[in-house]
Amino acid sequence: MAREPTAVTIQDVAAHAGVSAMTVSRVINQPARVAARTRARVEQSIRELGFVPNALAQSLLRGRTHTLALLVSDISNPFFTQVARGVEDVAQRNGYTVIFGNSDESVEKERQYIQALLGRRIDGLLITTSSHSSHAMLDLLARHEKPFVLIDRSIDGVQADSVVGDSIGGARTLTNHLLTLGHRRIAIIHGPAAVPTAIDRRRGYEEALRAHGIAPDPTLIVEGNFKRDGGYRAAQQLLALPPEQRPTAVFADNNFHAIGLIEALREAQLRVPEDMAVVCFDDIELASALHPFLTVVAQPARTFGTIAMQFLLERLDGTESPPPRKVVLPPEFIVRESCGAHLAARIGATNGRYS
Amino acid sequence: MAREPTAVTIQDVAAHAGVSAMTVSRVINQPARVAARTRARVEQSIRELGFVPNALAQSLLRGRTHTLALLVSDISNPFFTQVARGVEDVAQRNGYTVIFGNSDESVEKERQYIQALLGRRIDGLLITTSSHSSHAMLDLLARHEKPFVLIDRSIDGVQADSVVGDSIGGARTLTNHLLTLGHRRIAIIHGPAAVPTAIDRRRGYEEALRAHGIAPDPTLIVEGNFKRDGGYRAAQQLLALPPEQRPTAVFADNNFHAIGLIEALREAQLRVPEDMAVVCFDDIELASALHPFLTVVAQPARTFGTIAMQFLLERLDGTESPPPRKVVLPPEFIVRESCGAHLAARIGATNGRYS
DNA sequence: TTTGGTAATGTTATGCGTAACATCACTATA
DNA sequence: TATAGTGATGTTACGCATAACATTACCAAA
Repeated sequence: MAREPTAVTIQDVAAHAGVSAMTVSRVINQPARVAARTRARVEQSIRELGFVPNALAQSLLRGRTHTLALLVSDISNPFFTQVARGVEDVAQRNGYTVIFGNSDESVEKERQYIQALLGRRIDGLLITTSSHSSHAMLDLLARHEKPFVLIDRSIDGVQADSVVGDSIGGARTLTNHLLTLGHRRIAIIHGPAAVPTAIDRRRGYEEALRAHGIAPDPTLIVEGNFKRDGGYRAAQQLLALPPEQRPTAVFADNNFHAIGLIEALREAQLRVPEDMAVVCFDDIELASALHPFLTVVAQPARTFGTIAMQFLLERLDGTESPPPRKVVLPPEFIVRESCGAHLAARIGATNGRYS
Repeated sequence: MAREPTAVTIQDVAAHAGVSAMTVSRVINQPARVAARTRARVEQSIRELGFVPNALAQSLLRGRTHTLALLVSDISNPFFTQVARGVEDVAQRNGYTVIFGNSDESVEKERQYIQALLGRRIDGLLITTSSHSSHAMLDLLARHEKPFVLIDRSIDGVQADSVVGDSIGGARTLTNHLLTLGHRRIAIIHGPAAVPTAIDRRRGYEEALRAHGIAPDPTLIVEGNFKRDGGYRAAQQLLALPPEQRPTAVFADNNFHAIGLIEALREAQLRVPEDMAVVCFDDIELASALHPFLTVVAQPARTFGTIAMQFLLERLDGTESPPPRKVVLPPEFIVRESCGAHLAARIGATNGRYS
């Protein structure tokens, strides 16, 4: 056999303590069923040899690995970081180990990961699907009877628990806010059309406009990629419009888009909110702690993670399998400076600039 | 046996394709050694049944799990988030899966994690030790012949590769900068005395002061916990000093401390940098992108992760085991607003306020 | 003293895939 | 034609821990 790191096995402990492997196993798993003095001896041997039971062998036998996975598009996005933190927390408390993976919004990477994870016989999965087309993958999971929970992005027709935010509502809130401040030419930088949250946020934006009797203007609707560079390029596109067609406010549909947007505005020497109002979906907590600036709808990211983990644990532990549950967590609307509300309040809500 | 999710095994595939299990195994691992038409038939069966080889069994046999772990104090700290990103990237490209864990700066949690990871027979570990006392744990790893790499915090006398930043140098740079701007009463909020980086940053701070003929003042040296609340409380402690004893500048030895500090200053209605200059170790990239404000020494966090992973892979792949390597990555000094340099420049470097 | 019961411990088989060895069919060589 | 060689495939044993069953020792009840 091609083994190299000759680890200490239960047999070694058994030999050392002068008992059978089974007795050692009992000491570990059902101590009460071993005579006190034998148990003491075995425990001594375990300590001396530094024996750690091989979870691979246990898992092979029991069909449970106590390992889960969290697959997100980008762990360095603070939203997902917080989700991860929540997930890890609950997992750790329940004796589960979590494998993390980045899909980079690529269906292919996602597929590879799931394949690898199935091989490792994870007990379940938490996933932020990269797009509609993840449907096939989720079927694969279902086929292998692996419970999974959708986080942030749910997909119609998929039989699984999901924890999402109210993207439509949040987008409507932000857009309404801008409308209330008098803006009429409001742009949106939205994520890839294949991503449910991007679609919903755009929908909320359009709904709010229409409710105010404004027809959405295609030139003000720009697609990004949920990353900084996408927000930056989208912003440049908006700034390249002839002055009279330019927006007076922009709604960035995620945090990275907002950052790219702000960077582009700064380069163009435009002031926020004086020259351009900005609102954003998702708070950047640390940035806001340092400098409360962006007006946002903030999502309870960590809670996304903890609730999703709870759901998953219930599926794993419970013998029953209730129908799929869907939790929609409402975002918190936080008015800060970037929308210009404080200026508007100071100079009157309906001054010329906004009319 | 207590198995529930009856997964498809190699035997099932073998039966389906009318060959032995061994042949299926060959199709997967050494396709060239199987006749083309047999191979085609087996591949067909694999696809039809959705067979995914059980990595647990493979690992049990080969003694390699192709699983690594990254143990940090807090994955929601953007520094570690970036490290994680770098680690995951390299791991993914090399066919490794990464388990992430938070130790919360607790030696006990760290111990528990390592125990669990050893049980899972991870091939190696990347770790940001929570303190000196992690020594025993690292011995445990060594005893189990698991290679590990220390990230961000190295410990004297431990035989392992490490990737760290130049904490002393970075701290010296920041402190010198404040001194050059004319500050004489400079405070430091440093991390737990058990953490190497905290010690080094304090050392660099004190060295810089002494080099300018200033004796470190104990009342200006406050210990935090590397978290926001620690920075906040430390700041309050500094602000509670009688006016003439108060610092005119504060050096926060990590990003979270800086945030807590700024929050406390804002609550006290003190302006930064006019009323209090602030510099900080570690950049908060997203915050700075949004609003370039904090003067910092920024560390190439992601590179920490990629280099550490490279080291680990070399230990895993290579038959040779070179002596421990230590990489010290220099931080980048970025002057922005919080130190007041732009004001000093405008009103002259040695005006009354700073003298 | 015999018998049934229980506590303590051991033996065997199993999970799943593969290394090592074995077998079989067929071809090239002498 | 006999033999060695090669390719294709099968059989057995093993990694490690444990469920299920077996055995042993000992005690209480009859």
